[in-house]
Amino acid sequence: MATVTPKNLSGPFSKMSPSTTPPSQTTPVRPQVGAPLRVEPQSERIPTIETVAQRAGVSRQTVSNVINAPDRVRPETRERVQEAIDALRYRPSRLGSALQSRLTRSFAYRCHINEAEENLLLDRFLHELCRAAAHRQHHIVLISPTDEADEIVAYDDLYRTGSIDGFILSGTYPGDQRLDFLISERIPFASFGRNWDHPELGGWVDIDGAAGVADAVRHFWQHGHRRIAWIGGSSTGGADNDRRMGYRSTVAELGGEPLAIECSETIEGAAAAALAALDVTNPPTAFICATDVAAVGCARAATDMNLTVGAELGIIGFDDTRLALAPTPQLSSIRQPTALVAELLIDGLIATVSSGVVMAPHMLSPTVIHRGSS
Amino acid sequence: MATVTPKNLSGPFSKMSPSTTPPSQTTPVRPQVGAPLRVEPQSERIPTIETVAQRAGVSRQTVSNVINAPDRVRPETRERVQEAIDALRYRPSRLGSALQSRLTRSFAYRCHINEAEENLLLDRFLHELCRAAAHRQHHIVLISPTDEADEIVAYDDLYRTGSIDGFILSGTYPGDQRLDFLISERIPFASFGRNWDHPELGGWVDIDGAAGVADAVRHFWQHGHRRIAWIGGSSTGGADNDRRMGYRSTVAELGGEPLAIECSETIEGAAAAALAALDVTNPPTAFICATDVAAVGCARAATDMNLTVGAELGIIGFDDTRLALAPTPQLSSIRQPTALVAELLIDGLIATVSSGVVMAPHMLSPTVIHRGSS
DNA sequence: GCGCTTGACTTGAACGTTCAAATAAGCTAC
DNA sequence: GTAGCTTATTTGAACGTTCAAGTCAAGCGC
Repeated sequence: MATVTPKNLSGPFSKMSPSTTPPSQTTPVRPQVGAPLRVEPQSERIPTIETVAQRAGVSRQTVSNVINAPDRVRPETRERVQEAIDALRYRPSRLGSALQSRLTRSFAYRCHINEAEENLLLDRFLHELCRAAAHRQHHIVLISPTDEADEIVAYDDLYRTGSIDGFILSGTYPGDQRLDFLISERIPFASFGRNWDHPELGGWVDIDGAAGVADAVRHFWQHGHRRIAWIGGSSTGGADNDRRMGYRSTVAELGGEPLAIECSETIEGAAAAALAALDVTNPPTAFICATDVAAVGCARAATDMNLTVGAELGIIGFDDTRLALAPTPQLSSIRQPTALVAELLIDGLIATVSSGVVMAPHMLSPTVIHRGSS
Repeated sequence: MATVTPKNLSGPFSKMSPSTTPPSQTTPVRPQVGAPLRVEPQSERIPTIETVAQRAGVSRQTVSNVINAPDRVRPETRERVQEAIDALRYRPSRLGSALQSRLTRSFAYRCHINEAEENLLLDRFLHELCRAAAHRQHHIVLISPTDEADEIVAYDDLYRTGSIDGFILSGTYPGDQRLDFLISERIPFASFGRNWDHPELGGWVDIDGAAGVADAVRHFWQHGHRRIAWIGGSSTGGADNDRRMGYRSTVAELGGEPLAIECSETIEGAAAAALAALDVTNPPTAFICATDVAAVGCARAATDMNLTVGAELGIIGFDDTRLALAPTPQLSSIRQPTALVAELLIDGLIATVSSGVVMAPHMLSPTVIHRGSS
């Protein structure tokens, strides 16, 4: 794209449309004189397939063929049409083709942002979801429901108004009503997070958290740690529980004694819980944490106890967010392949929409990223 | 919405559609027998206005009138049509009305997520943008371009394909090509962040960062602080500079001596810079920080120097993100009214799309939220 | 009782696209 | 030379909606 320069920046400017905020809230902006800045309506500016057809002296269908099935068009005609397309900078209307094909080529995703501290992972996932969708000519439409009932209402609305082709979910849990709803209504979906109640139904990609934690436990064990603690939230279902179970069973398998510490979902909460756990006669020598938030809390507790992170106290976090990079030394963490998850989900959902078959389940293995703390 | 129960969860299940990931990456999921879970095509399930019309024994236009102009329809007919709408759970197709009105009722927004640590604020903004849009029956479509040129290409593409009605921007800066492009192409937009080069053109809502910082400086000054330092990034344009200038001019106005410290955009970077600044004969007694990230760094430095945050060292951050709540005591911070910004932008952009007039500029005042650190 | 208005509803057309069917011209075969 | 086939292109219809124009009957004034 060539560098663009504004064409409408010269000349006098004027009073803008009236402000809707109370003046007490706003600081005045330099007043203007002249006409307000305007935009042009799309209709006068965006060429349609008919515009292109007339310019190239062919019918609309031939233009359509040049775009969608070039081999059906004679090379010289094709070239002439292509010139018209380029000259007019024509792009087919998404609305027109969506109406015709009954496919919007967009998916809805619930924005989990800003709900809890741990969602740095879902922020990354959202980013990668957009990239994966864009790569396949699809768009992501966001919804921000207030609660689960509202979310299901929003799903119903989006689907029945034909606004989207299907849904991407994340953060599923046992008893998740959203999956029940989408399955019973036979609406296309794909989920980051297994269907805990009916994993065999597919439609999901998930990370084998238990396996990742097991790797972390074995790593510490091989390096001589015999008192390896778990620290994380107290939830009894879903991903948290899966990770904790991976910890418990692996420690038991190796002949160690499991110690699972509960803490709140904040750095401070984890730090306090870790401090208490360390302030005993036979304290743990390594922590495996349900999230990076908890891991940073453990690192802070270690500093408070004058323990050297890495040498004296092992720490491995979960999710490998940028939080893990904040302390010195940087913390080891169990990384989820979110980019791969996003791609699998988008591909799977596209296939579901076109074939009607819900995607096969995929269980991916996370990777322990070793840094200074392990 | 009533509680939903799955209808298709019983009976045998089968092999799913073939996996696309290498088997080495995936852990096998319990094998299935029977038919794979399917979805139904929309076309067989979603009623159209014609379906409703036939059921109610009226024409499509009457159904349309019941929805869009009920006063044009006789009450008894209206009721009969409404019953059919309810019975079929009819919702008008967004595609149909969009094609007719040439309005998609959706806006595109660039997802800034996961690009730098400070974007907790933009995460919050995104959330509030979605809410504000949904409240006005609009949707937010996300894009994740790789760089600015790519972003402009994406804008052009979205607009020319008629996928959206306009753009919401954030994080503008002097020389921002995106604004130049949108203005020169006369494409509807509204920006969180002023048009630094031509503020009088409008189309933006921004926070008066300089005024917020000035309030913070005066607060410290009134509480006896005479050595008030600034700490933040080194950029020479845009919001960072605006805030720093607010600091400099207010300190000078009060007769103090400005001390602006540069640091990188990480907690560690800020902590190191603050430590160095404190480790001199006449150290600052208060820090005003360009971001909460920097403020948390300052708090860490204070702890390292055995200074009590609040009593011995004042700290005020910026953005009032959840980061400010992590340290003990919790940090004061300058809060931006992001929910109001989101509402003003959505309302302004809707007005721009319908009237063709770019929205008036709005400069909003931030608020210093005082907590234990000031 | 005739024309005029009003109210309630229906029909035609259009938005921009693509599928399906139709047309037209060139070519082959006998 | 014409029937049959192929290739290149055009036309008609449909997707679901709403605007604009049309119909049709009832009510009103004189």
